[in-house]
Amino acid sequence: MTEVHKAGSCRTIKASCSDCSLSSLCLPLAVQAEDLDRLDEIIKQGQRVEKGQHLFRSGDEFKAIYAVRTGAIKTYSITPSGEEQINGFYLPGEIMGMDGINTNHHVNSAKALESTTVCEVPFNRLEELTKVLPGLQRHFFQMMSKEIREEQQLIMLLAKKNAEERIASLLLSISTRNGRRRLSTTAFRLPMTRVEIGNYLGLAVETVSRVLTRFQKQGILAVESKEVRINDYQKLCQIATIQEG
Amino acid sequence: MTEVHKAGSCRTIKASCSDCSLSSLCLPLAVQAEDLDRLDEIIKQGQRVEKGQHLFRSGDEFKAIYAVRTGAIKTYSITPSGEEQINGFYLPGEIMGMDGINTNHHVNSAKALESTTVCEVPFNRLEELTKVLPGLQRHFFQMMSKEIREEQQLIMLLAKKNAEERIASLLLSISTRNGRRRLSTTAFRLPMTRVEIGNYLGLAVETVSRVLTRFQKQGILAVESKEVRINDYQKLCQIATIQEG
DNA sequence: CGGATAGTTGACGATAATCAAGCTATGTGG
DNA sequence: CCACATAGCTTGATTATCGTCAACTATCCG
Repeated sequence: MTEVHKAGSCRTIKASCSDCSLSSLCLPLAVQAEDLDRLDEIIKQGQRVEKGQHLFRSGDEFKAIYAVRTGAIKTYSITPSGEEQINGFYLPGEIMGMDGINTNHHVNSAKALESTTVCEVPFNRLEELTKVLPGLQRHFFQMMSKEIREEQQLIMLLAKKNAEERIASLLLSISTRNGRRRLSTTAFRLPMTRVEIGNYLGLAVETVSRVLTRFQKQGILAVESKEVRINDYQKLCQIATIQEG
Repeated sequence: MTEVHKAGSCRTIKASCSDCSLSSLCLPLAVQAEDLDRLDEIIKQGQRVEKGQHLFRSGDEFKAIYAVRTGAIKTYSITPSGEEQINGFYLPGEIMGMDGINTNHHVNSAKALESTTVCEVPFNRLEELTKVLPGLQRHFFQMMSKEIREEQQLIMLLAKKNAEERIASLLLSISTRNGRRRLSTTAFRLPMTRVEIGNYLGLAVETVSRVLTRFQKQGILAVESKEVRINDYQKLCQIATIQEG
């Protein structure tokens, strides 16, 4: 608690979750301050994953879950016809890698979209800890159920929404998640490519591109390659949810 | 084990999971035979839900998870624009109602597609039991992670597959799940309407109808209202997975 | 500097949605 | 038990959205 690590720097490998700026979003939120040490003991902090590298691959033994510290990760699986299907983007403070509890092997692969650091939490030790720390087991259930609900949002989006609604929804999702980290909700850098956006949203790249320029022409967005500025937040919300109903 | 209940009848309210023909698919599979009694103690068996009635509604307090005994259940949520979005069909032997662990309130609603019986498992008592029965907690994680993976299948289907592939996939899914219950994999009755199929698969009713008749004309299926016979299982698999790649 | 990767834009076509009409079960009340 | 209403399903005609193909530009990186 009274360590000398610099809290601000990304470079220093953190020795304690209590120093981490993301503690209010991450696993620690389920744990009493006095139990944080026990969480610290099992967590391996500050693992680096370079852009384009895998954190794990489909088929790998399931050993740990991961908390993103900096950067961004995509998870994807391969469809029967050999294509990639992205099923999630993970930003700092978000927990990932829970697929594979079922079979003890990861079903998805996880790849860094940019240089990324993660904290690794060995699952069997976490599982033991849940038996001692009452809040943790429930929190863990909650994380999984959150995962399920987020996927249901995506299902809804894919089943019901058109291209404009899908893209508006994704932008707003990223905006909200940035807000949780006290970053700007209106100006940010997309960590993923247009191809990845299209893949995730079930759209062709060309459609993604066209919708973004359309939004730009309408004054809703200002897009400069991966930098996005939301100029008309209201309008974007409108498009994301109702569109024509 | 040596009870006098008639195993075949749907009417009799079962006093024990060990008598249930679905025990090899359901919660009991995680529990040693000698611990089954403890599971029995907390489970409320043979709750009836009539066709069209709700098992729970979005917003209801989350108290229990449910195992379908007979019949079929759909779970759905309401989109921002007020439409229904079906996100799962549950057949006998399948566990449902795990949404809502997160918030303590159900996010989805669950409605019977036909007259249905379910076993109710109070969640707080199940949670206690997981602490005593080692296999159960892991099994529970596994069920949730299975849920996640099934949703990912649906996401893939919605993002990448065309109408024919989607419908072929759904038919094969139902076929497989019937197989698990030792029912015919090639001839069965669909518990849901065409509208519900379309809703689930992100297609208009008309498209569902057209694809089914197309399959029929090609000799892949014989469809008689809700009764389906798969005549060319191979072909259907082909359509479901590759289609053109 | 040059090759590769990422992104944009236009033309065209295909797939599936929408609109409209008719048909077929299912079930209810007379 | 039949008639009628309703919900469920099918089919056709038309339209719109989005995907595909293609060419071109911008950006990144060794």
